[in-house]
Amino acid sequence: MTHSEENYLKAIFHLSRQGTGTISTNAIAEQMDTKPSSVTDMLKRLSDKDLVNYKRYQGVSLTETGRYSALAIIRKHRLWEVFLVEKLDFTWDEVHEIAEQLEHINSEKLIDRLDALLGHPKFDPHGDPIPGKNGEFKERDKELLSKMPVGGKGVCVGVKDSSATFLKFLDKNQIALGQEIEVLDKEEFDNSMHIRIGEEQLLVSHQIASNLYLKPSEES
Amino acid sequence: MTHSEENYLKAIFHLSRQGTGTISTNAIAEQMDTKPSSVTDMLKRLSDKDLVNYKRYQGVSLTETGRYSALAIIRKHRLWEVFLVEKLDFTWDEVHEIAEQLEHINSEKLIDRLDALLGHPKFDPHGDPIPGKNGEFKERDKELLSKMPVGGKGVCVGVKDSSATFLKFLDKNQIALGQEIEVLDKEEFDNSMHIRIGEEQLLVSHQIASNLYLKPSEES
DNA sequence: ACAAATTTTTAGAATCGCCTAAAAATAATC
DNA sequence: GATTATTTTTAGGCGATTCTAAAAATTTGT
Ligand SMILES: [Mn+2]
Ligand SMILES: [Mn+2]
Ligand SMILES: [Mn+2]
Ligand SMILES: [Mn+2]
Repeated sequence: MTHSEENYLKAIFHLSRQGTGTISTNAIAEQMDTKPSSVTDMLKRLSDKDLVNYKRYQGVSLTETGRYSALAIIRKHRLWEVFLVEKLDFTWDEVHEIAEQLEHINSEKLIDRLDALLGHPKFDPHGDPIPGKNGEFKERDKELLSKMPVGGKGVCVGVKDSSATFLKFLDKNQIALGQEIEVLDKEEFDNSMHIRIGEEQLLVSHQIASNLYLKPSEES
Repeated sequence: MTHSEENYLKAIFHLSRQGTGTISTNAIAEQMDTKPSSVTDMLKRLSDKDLVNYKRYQGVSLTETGRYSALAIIRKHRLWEVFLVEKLDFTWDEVHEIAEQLEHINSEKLIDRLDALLGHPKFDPHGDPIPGKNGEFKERDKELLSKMPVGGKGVCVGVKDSSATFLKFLDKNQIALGQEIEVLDKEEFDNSMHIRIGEEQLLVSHQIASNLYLKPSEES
């Protein structure tokens, strides 16, 4: 498989996991910052290789092999991200671009050994789950901060948007995975939220709140 | 720069370091297992980018930038080889192919951090020197086993042929970097050599002897 | 120095991945 | 249900990289 094919599979996989049903050509084009006609070309190629189910005008979905391949690439991407943070002291906002390259390195043995070196991590630096060798993975129990009620508490376990700008903003405000966060109040006007992060207080916009995942604490 | 361009630069660099003067189209084609016409095409492209000095029918050589780029790739290749052996327990016969992929990963920060993680190694698992950040590197003081006199002693510091078959042969006969080797006798008939490796004795063909580098011991 | 052998380049074509512009199919609107 | 609007595909083309076959330049051998 070529790098490009792998990138398409990954994009289709990610689009599948939000918004049900079949994936549109335009959605893929937007996700990959390319033109719809290029997507159509590639879908034909992927279909020829039985990596996607594609009939023209009918949208596309991954076949079993396609899904398996996508998961293998995502596994590599996330393991490399862990490696970069844990072993090479990169910050979580720096790793994605490098992992975009490293995810295409082709060696089963390499990735298994890397997995072992890192202690078989279950989540990457952004809180996303790392699929196992056989493609199995479970999403963590989590909820968007924006959906938490006033008075709700939880531990930060992931980000939805993992762009560098968002991650740097979080760093600046001491928000990191593992931090406890409590919803103190919610502004009706714009849905911004007053939250407590450890000892600090902060007012965050709805957009921010809807990109932060918490593991809600048990409410006894 | 594309992967292909990088591979050509590397090939030209390696050819330059053995056999003086300018490099022929055919030599590159053979080294890269491709056709001479493809080489000509690429030489034009590399020439347009000022990475090589090329005039048709006149052979080719690297420009200053071309040489610098080649050394950067070789630096990456060899650092990754060290990483694979030191951190992921690969054997020296397994690392080259994976490094052929990893050498194209593009991130200065990554390679600097990797270099630091490994303790700034000076040589790769095959005894080849690792160029520094600025392309500086010095070949180690070494001599082919085949050129050593009877009675000569030395420590194995590198291999010329680093193919998996040769490396596995060496493993099988307990020959590794750091091993002391002594030339006990030489057969006039085929130039094969009786050598001592640690406690063991072995008869090696001329071909083997001419692919093993020793650092000769001081003869006081 | 001339003919033959070898090396190197050109010409032309294929594949991959992308693009633009136009056509076709589908979805939305009145 | 006919007309728009949108989505998707096709047609045709471009750059990169490779190939085969043929032509051109260089080298070798007598
Ligand atoms: Mn990422
Ligand atoms: Mn991630
Ligand atoms: Mn190597
Ligand atoms: Mn090596």
